[in-house]
Order: sequence, then structure tokens, then C-alpha cells
Amino acid sequence: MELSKNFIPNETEARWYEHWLEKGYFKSEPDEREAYSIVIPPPNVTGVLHMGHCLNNTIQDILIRRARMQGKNACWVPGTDHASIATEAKVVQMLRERGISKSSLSRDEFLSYAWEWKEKYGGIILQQLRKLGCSLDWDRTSFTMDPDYSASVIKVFTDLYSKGYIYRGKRMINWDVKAKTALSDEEVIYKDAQSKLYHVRYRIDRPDGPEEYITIATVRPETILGDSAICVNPADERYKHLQGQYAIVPLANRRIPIIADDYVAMDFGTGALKVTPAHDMNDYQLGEKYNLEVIDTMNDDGTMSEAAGMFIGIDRLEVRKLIVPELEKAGSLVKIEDYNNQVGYSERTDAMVEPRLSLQWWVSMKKISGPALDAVMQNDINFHPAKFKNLYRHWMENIKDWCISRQLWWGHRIPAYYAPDGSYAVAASKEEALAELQQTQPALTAEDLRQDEDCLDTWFSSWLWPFEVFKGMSAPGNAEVKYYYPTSTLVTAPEIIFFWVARMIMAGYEYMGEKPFSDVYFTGIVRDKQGRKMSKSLGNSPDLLGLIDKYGADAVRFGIMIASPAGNDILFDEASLEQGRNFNNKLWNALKLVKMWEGRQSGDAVADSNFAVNWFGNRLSQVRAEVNTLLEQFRLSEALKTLYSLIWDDFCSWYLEWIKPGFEQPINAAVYQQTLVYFEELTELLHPFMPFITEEIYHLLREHKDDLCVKQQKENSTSDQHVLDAGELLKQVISALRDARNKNQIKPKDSINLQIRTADTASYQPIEHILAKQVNAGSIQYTQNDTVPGSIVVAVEKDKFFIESEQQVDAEALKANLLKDLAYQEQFLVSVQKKLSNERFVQNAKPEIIALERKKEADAEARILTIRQSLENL
RNA sequence: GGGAGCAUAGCUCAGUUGGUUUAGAGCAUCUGCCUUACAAGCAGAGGGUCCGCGGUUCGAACCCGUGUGCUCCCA
Repeated sequence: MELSKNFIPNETEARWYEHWLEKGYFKSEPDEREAYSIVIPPPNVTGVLHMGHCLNNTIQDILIRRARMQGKNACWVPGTDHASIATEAKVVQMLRERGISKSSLSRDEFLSYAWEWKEKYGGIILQQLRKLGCSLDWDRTSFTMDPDYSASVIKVFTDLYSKGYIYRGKRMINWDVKAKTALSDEEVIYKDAQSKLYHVRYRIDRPDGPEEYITIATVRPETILGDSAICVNPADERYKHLQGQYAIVPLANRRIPIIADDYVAMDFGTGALKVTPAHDMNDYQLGEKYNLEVIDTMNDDGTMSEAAGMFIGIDRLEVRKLIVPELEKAGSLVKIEDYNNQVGYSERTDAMVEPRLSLQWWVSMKKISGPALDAVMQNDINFHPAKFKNLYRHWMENIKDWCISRQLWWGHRIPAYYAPDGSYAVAASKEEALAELQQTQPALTAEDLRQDEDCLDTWFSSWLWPFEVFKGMSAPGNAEVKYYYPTSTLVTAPEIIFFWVARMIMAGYEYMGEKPFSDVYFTGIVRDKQGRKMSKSLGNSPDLLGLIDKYGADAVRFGIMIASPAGNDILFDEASLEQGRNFNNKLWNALKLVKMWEGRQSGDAVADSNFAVNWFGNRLSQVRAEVNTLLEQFRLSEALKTLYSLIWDDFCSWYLEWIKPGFEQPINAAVYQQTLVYFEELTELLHPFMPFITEEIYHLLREHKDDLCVKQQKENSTSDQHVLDAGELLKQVISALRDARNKNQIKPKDSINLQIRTADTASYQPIEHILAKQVNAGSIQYTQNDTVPGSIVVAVEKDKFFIESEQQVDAEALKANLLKDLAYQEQFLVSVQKKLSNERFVQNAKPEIIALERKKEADAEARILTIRQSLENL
């Protein structure tokens, strides 16, 4: 069969993925084997595949494919996250495009649109993962709003509530005025802003005394209408006489106290702080401390409320402009300064976030986080890289309560039911809630009850993911969860270490009594070439499917993995995909070369092919052990680099060249057969990283009934160091001779005669043919002479090589080179001898280190002698 | 303001309890080759004050201190 010039990925990939699916290789059922399970970090249903997913899922696929090839029962569970706020925003936008406003719909109507949207677009990202070659068990596809899953979320809520871990409280939260919902701290993005600092004076309320003012500075003058105090530092001499007095809020004409607290920085602004407990985090705390009035001047849509007393119904940002001339008119405005600060915006809607007082549901984190901190600190759960342990500990030790309610419709509705008098019950159903409330209010009916309007934070469902995908909560103790839980490895981004990883660990211990996973691999963030985070707004996110089309999935997997150690951000550059494609091509061409020999096998042994076969076998064993160690340490990119070099350099550049027969010459059948075995073993090692091309080559090399995808990898075997050393020496000699040819401008086609002076002729005899072929030598002889007239001398270790050629020797150039080398060697010798003459070194260093230094010394001395002799001869 | 991380070749990065390191790889650069697997290739080469300073040690890219620069997280 004719093989194409280059590897053509697209058709091959589709064909093999179909085949693997058909054979059911990705399916997993509990059996007697050891389980290796991974749950996918569920992508948002709104998502499309981007570079972050590509990296993350490639890593998971590498781990799961390797486990599968090592005889473990590998199970990789796919699924998606309902992504409350992101999805609701998408649906609202879709409705707007259809001319429908969310406020015109009932909750149920809205939800039916949302489900419609989810069914239509929610699976796109999972389809895209197939293109990447991901070996997920598709029959297990889960969704965080599946019926059982939802029931479990509600069960967890009611359970935590009954344990007293969940409470309802009025707190200052970040308010998104566009989505009309609370945001977690993590969903607020701070941007630098050029603001104005308004200096406003408040008249001291002193009906009889002299007129006096106290001046405050604020960037949000509209909040003046909600002021309930002015605070100064108790040590501030400027204001000492005013402490305990009262001031009048401009425009509002309200009388507020002047209080003193260390919180106020004397050197910031005017040193006097206006306190607005309803609209500022810190002011709220001051308000609590001094029992100040809370005046909420803002509606949920960001417009001014009745309580503001003026500008009612106008947006707060508009009011910020309108209030300035009013203050000026009232004689209260002192001055306006430019001021650079950071302003929070909603991650989802980009609305300027307003701190707002709101009644929300909370999880009391200190009560549930204990075992989760210990598990990581005691390495019961291992982080890769371990440096993230510090970050984790810091957060866990300073953990704050978790606001779990969101003012959204899409998600799990909070199972709290309110009676008309405001009392409520938390229960899995309305009926149960009614029964509970009837104990104190027997006359209540179901019609009287109203369920909480809010939904739960998305992370309140995804923290159950590692066990609920196996129905560990909805069908406790079932065979699957017993078999697959705890899962083996979680692969995720460090940015969600708190949102998700920490909370999964907490939920795991709380509900399964065990950790959710043993290892956590943190990927880096994929950035563009300039180091910027990839984002839609920057438009620097490449089209992944387009890249797969252009380079092939294997090349994309290679490109994203080759320079991405765990936990390091990667600067993505298409050039690395090109490298991957070139690697594909190299493999393909090696296949073509080997296939050319298929019909040319003969029984004749080519003398020194045995050396090559023996050497590569040992080299393969050595690298296999290295790669296995690297993979066990989760050093995936190092493992891939090692394989890349084994295949490109050792296999293609050295081994295949060493065994390659002359033009249209036969190849020894045993050598050919062993070469097939080696090539297959290489595809085996590489398969987890580049599944498609390796499967293709495996089958093209020779007929196989099995597939590489499920082939069991060969176990580690030992390698013979002497053989490896002999191979290295041969490479070194070849390179040195080629270098000498190059430097002396001997054309590649020009043949040379080679004379070798060595104490160990026997070690060269088996490799004479290889050596001759690789350096284009017409003949090889051994000599006892120190010099060969008219030749170029090359020294490798203690042996000398004399190159004789037609080419005139350029004595000057040769001399210059030798002198340069001599200087280097002499300097080297000095450094080694200095070390060896240091008594403390000889006393303290390990014996093998000293032996090594002695060898260095002897080799350097031998080389220096050779160079000196050569110089004399010139 | 609090905490963490990083700094190695032109670029991107390895360097795993301090000793095969006068420091490696890929890309880029330079030289020579269209050699019947591969020019998306082959054979070679050049390129480094391991951020500065101080310390520990027989020995430091690696450990400690300090300075500088960058990044991230939290407020």
C-alpha cells in the first residue's frame, strides 16, 4: 500500500474515534480490577471549547489513557454545569433578541426557555472534546440539574440547615444592578478608574455658637443621602473638639453624630470620613459597632429609593453627576480633585458593582472546613505542584462564610417556605414545610406558603460533583460510588482552588466521610504570546476547532503539552503546534522507511546491526523507566519531551540510520522484526499523548487484532549500562568526526580514510560498519602511531582519530582550533585539580564523586597530550 | 495595606533531598547539504555575570539573608 507523503490527520482521527467508541473502550463498569477514575471539571453549558479546556482535558486524557493501558479500570466521567448566572444572562440575551423581556415572563415560562436553550446549546462543548480525542465514558454524562442531582443539592441544603450550618442573615454583599443579584467576592473584577474626589463640607449643628464646618472627601457623593455619621480618628487634633457633636447632612438636612474610631486614616482625604452603613462594607461595620441608623437609598436596579428623599427613581451614576451642582448651590462643595482608584465590576454583566445590604443565605464555613485543611496539609490529598498548599492553607485558615443565595431563576431554588407572617421552614418539599409550620400555625394551608424566590450559587451544586456523578448522595452506598470513590486525580485551574476544590474536599468529608480525590493537578492559565489572559473581549483566543483542522488533534495536544509543567502559565504560540505537526510527520516518515524494508528481508546477518539492535533495546528500557517515573510525579510535559527526543533523536536519527541497508539492499529479517517491535513499543509509550497517529501507525506496521488504545503497556525492564555507554561513545565519535569534516570543508559526498589509535581495538570492531557509514569513510584502519602525516586529528576520550582526505588541510585554521581547545582543556584541568587538592573535599565528598573527579582529571590530561602532539606535527 | 509566587541562551521553558552542570531542551540564528523516509528535512556550529549583593558549605543555579524588577491572590 502506498503511504502518503505526509501524515493526513483529519480522516484518520474521525475513523479511529468512531472505532474506539464502537468497541466501547471508554466504557467502564465496576469489576475486580483497580479503579482509576477522574471526574471532568464540568464546563459551563454556555461554554465553547477554548485553550484552557484543551490543556485541561488533554491532561486528563493522558492520565486516563495511561491508566487504561496499565491494566486499571479507567473511568472518566463527562458532564456539564448549569452555570446559574452565566446561563441566565445568555437566556435573557436570547429573549431580548426575540423581543421578549424577562420581566414579562413568569418563572416557569422563563425556565422553559432556559431548558430549551440548554438542550440546544448545552452539549456543544462535549461534542468538541471528541475532536480532541478525549476518551470519556459518554454513557455517564451528568448535568448538575439532573433530577437526582437536584434532589441531592436540596438534601444537602436541608441537612446543613438542620445541623445549624446554614443561616439566613442580612449582610453587606456585592450587588449586580443589571442582573439584580448578589455576587460573590470572586465574581467582582476590579478595574483601575479615574475618579473624582469630592470635598463636601457639613455644617456643625450648633444653633447658638459660631458657624463651623467639617469637610469630608468622597468619590460617591450620591451616597451622602444615606449618611448616618461622620467619623474621625480619636487622635486627630484637628477634630478633637468636634467629637460627640453633631453635623447636618447637606441637602438631606439630617442631623448625624460625629464619632471617633481608629479605623479612620488621618492622612487620607480630609481625615474625616462620612459613614453610610447601607452602601459601604467598612461603613457597615462601623454602623454595627456604633449602632448607627441604616438608610438604604438605593433600589435593586441601582436607582435611588424613597429613602433617599430626592432624585427618586434616577440611576445612582446619573445622580452622582446631578448632585454636584445641587451641593454647589447649597454652598457645601469645597473642591473636586482627580483620584485614581479601583472600582468593582460584575464579571458577568460588567455593571458597576454596588455594595448593598441584603438578606441572604449563608454557610457557616468554619463548622465544615476542618478535615479539609488537614487532608491537604498532611498529604492525604496531594497537590501538584505542592506550592499551592500554602495558598490553600492561607485561605482555609481565614475562611469566611459563604453566601449561597443568588437572585436568579435558573438553578436550584432555595427550599425555604414562608408563611404570611414571615416565619419559615426549610424542607425538601412544600408538603413537609407545611407540616412543620402547622405545628405552630395549624390553620395554614399550602396556598398560604410562598417558596423563596432565590436560587443557590452554582458552586453549591458542583461541590457534590465527585460523588454525585456516581449517585453517592441520591443512592447512598451504591456499588458504583463504592468502587470509583474516592476518585484518583482532579485536574483543574488554580483560580478555582477556593470556589471549587476546597469545597469539594469539604463536601466529600461531610457526606462521604472520605476525600473526593487523591491528587490534584493544577494546570496553568493559557495566555497569548504577549502573556495576556485569553478572553473574548481581547479576541486573542484562537479557534480551537480551526487549529485541530489545520494541524491535527495530535499536534494540538503535543503543542499545548510540550511546554506546560504543572501550575505554570503557558504562553501559547502556534509555533508549538507546528512542532507537533512536524513530529507527526517524522513518525509518519519513519513508518514509510520501515515499510520499505518489508519486502526486502533476508536471512543474511549484517554484522554490526546487532550492536544497533542491542543498544536501542537497552535505550528503550532506560527511557521507559524514566518516563514512568516522570508520569508518576505528574511531570507530563517532561515525559513528553523525553519521548520526543527518544523517537526523533535515538530512534530516527541514530538507530534507523545504523540499521538502514544500502540502496535497494536487503535487511536482515531478525533486525527488521525487532525494529517493528521497537516501533510498536514507541507508539505504546506515546499513545496517551498522541492517540490518533500512534493507533494508525500501530496498525500500519503490521496486522493486529487488538487496538493500541487498550493494549497493556510493557513493564519496566533493566538496561545494561555498558551497552548504553558504548552507544553514547559511538554517537560522540560520529559527531566529533562530522564536526571535523565540516570545519575542514570536506564535502558530505567526499569519502575519507579513517585511522584509529586506541588501546581497545575490540570495542571498535563491532561498530566499524556503522562508523564508516555515518562519517562516510571508505576504510577504517588501526594504528599505533601518534601522528599520521597530512591528517586531521580528532580526540574523543582517550582515543585519537586521523582523518585522511583529498581535501588540502588548512593548517592555520586547524592550529587555531587546537589552541582554542587546548586553552579550554587546560582551564578545565586546573579547576578539577584544584578540587582534588582540597583536603576537605577529599575528606567530605562521597567516594563516587571523588572517583568521578579523578576520571575527569585523567581524561583531560589525555586530551591535552593529544592536542599537544597534534600541534607539534603541524 | 496583607499574603504568595517568579527572575536561567534572542524567545518559551527544564534543571526532582547542594557534587556526572565550565548549566540543558525546543523555537529562533549561522554554516554546509535537494544524501532514494522526511527541506514540515539532514549534518554541524555559535549563543549564558543562572537578576544584584552578602552569608552558610570542601563545594551553591539550587540553602539562608537582603536589595531590585515582574506577576498573581486577598482587602
